[in-house]
Amino acid sequence: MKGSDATLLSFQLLDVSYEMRGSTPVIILWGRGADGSRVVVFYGEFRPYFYVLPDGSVGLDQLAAMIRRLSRPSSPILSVERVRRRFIGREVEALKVTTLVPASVREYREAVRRLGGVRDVLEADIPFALRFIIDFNLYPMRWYVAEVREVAVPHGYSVDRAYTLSGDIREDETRIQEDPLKGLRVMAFDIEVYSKMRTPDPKKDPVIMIGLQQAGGEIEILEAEDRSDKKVIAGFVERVKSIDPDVIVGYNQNRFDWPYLVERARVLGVKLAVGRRSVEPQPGLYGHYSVSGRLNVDLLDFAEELHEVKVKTLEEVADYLGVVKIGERVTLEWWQIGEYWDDPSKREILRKYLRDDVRSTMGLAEKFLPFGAELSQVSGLPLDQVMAASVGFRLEWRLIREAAKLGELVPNRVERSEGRYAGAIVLRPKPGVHEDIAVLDFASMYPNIMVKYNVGPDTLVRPGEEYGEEEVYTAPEVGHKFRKSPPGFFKKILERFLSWRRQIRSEMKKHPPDSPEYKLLDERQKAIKLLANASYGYMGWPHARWYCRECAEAVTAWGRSIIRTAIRKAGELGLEVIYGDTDSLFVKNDPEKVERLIRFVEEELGFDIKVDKVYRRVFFTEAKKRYVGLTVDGKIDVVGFEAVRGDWSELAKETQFKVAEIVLKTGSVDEAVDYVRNIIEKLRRGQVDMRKLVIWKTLTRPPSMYEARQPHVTAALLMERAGIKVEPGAKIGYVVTKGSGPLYTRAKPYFMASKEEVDVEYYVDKQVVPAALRILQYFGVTEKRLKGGGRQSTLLDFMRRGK
DNA sequence: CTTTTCTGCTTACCT
DNA sequence: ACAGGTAAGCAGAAAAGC
Repeated sequence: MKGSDATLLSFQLLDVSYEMRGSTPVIILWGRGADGSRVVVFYGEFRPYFYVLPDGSVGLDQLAAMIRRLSRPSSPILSVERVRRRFIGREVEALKVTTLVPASVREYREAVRRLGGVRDVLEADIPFALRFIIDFNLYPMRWYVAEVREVAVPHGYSVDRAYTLSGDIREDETRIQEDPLKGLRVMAFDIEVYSKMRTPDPKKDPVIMIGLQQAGGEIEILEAEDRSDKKVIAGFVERVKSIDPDVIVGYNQNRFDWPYLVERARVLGVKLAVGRRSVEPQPGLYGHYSVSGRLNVDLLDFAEELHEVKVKTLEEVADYLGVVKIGERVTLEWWQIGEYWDDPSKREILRKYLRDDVRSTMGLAEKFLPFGAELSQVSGLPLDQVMAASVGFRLEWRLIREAAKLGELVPNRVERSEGRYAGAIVLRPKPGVHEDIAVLDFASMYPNIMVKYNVGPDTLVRPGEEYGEEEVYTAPEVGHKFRKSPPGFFKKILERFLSWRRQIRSEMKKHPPDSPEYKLLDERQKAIKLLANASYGYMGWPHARWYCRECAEAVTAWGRSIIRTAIRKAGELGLEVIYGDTDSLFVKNDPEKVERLIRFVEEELGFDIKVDKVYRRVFFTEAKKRYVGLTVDGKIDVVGFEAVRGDWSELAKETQFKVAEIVLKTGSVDEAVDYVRNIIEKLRRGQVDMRKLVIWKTLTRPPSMYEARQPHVTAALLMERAGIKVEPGAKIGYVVTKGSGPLYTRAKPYFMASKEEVDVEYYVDKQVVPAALRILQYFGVTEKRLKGGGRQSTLLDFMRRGK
């Protein structure tokens, strides 16, 4: 191979992994060249390492010698250096131990821990490939310019060009504003598996159809011949190879499609070589499947954050986002697939169904990927992992990067069982209908508290440390103290986040809101906000590396004190406070007084507060965290009530929403009562679609692990008995059937019950009536009146009566 | 012995 | 596997009523 001359390569970093060449690890940077080529950049000089924190009982050099003696030929210890670092803000001297084989780090960690004189072993659990991009300060999805030498593309790699890194690698600053997804090849796919009323088994149930689509291209369908699916899977592998996508999107493929395909391919003896290296997809971090050289993104991970959609099927999510409306597509349930396959007259419908699923998946990708790409380059996790990882881990990976830059050692994850601590204040609402109410909100209250009072594990004054009152901030109630200077780990990071976000938001103003530039910046600022807002909860998370209970406790204490002060001031101004929760205040919308309150909070307390929305009317019962508001633009906000809960039947939810809407918009209680009575009548006449009677509840553990008997657990057990796998996290949809005895004996999975079996009276008494009454009760409506006869009154009458 | 009240378990929501 | 605060239903136990 020629080309030993060093050249500059401009490429976008997509993913990172490593391979062993003999006993030497080689980092693989997967990327896209500026010319559209797909490239790999190898780097064989990077070595795994970890730190050893001494406890002081043994001299550092002596400890180093002891560690060197642990060296084994399979992965020799290459060096043990004395280094100066910081650990939770304190200067420390530590040993940096470097070895050869990444997989050996774990064993060395255990061996070193057993030595005398060792306080702890640190950073031994950072995956090697991530370690590399952290140390080289590389962020996925960003563009870099690297000094490289071209090499032959090694056997088994399907990329256009391969290089080795021979010098510097630095961010290409000319491309910071560029859309990271522009020019990337995205492929959506979905599989259909033969099944009839039971969970398919990859050992025998074939993959009958695979649908796939390259962004901008046609939807293709590969079909089995009768029940023989070997060609389908082989054909799929071929199509993936020829499309050569950078991003593969699916819906729930990490939990279903990939494991099924992997197992099925094994059974059939097909090589599932869909990656850019000849290895099959493998389970990776955070339950995600890793496809070498491609970003395998499960869009369900994004959907998990759409809290408005309760049952997160592809159909529901696509419908909610307006990608593919349910009414405009074929809908089938998973257990019908087999039937639609077997019946030649129905097979075309099955094809159409698969097309609609692939179309929906691609549509969701367009909605979700821009945010994912930004979150990836803010958190530093590759796109395929960042959405699979939970909020805590996304922030933590960014913290680890900041620590590396600051010379801070990363604390270990340790098992803790900590007691609870006090959180925020929730005011008792004033029940009833209130007119013209302004909702005031503190902007990012907790992150701002952390910045203002320099809260963090490294600035926390620990027992035995003495500081003057002037040198520290003291949290109210709990008394925890934090050094005013120097600025702590969290303060530095949060300030950077906050100023970065401010800068992006001012940049956004230069672009029209519907421009691609604006949208890109908006996704970026959302990603930054997400991480900033997670910082408080992170500190209170016992699994966090930078766990700090006192810090979290202090933040909520300051929060309580700030909102109490604001409430007191509102009182002094003669502003009636109707309700408040954590960082919000509902007050009478008296613009002049509201303005004075805002100025007080900004000037005297040093926090940002703004009018988030104004309600023309808002209704409270005695309950906290529940209200219904009518906004100035005529929208109904239901908060907390049954209407927004996923574990009530659609019928009850719809009824309650309507009741709230009628009462707030027209003030006519009678009209609302009539509405409810009408619903009950329809229900009793059997005119309500059974799907509206399904109650969905999440199974949080295996059915046998429950202490208390419950309807959804009964339903789950019935499913298991029928050969349908149910796993923790699954939403169980059930209906209540006729009969006597406790409810849990009468629950059935909705697809195993007939309409005739449904206990209509349960839905009247325990769903529709209670949901409606939750609101109407306040206006004197009784259960009897909803179910039988009664008298009339209006909201106006009621309000007059109240005065 | 029956009815009412209390408590624990459970889920899902709000900020 | 970010936090605490809160509402609410159901099952079953405990307490109260008879």
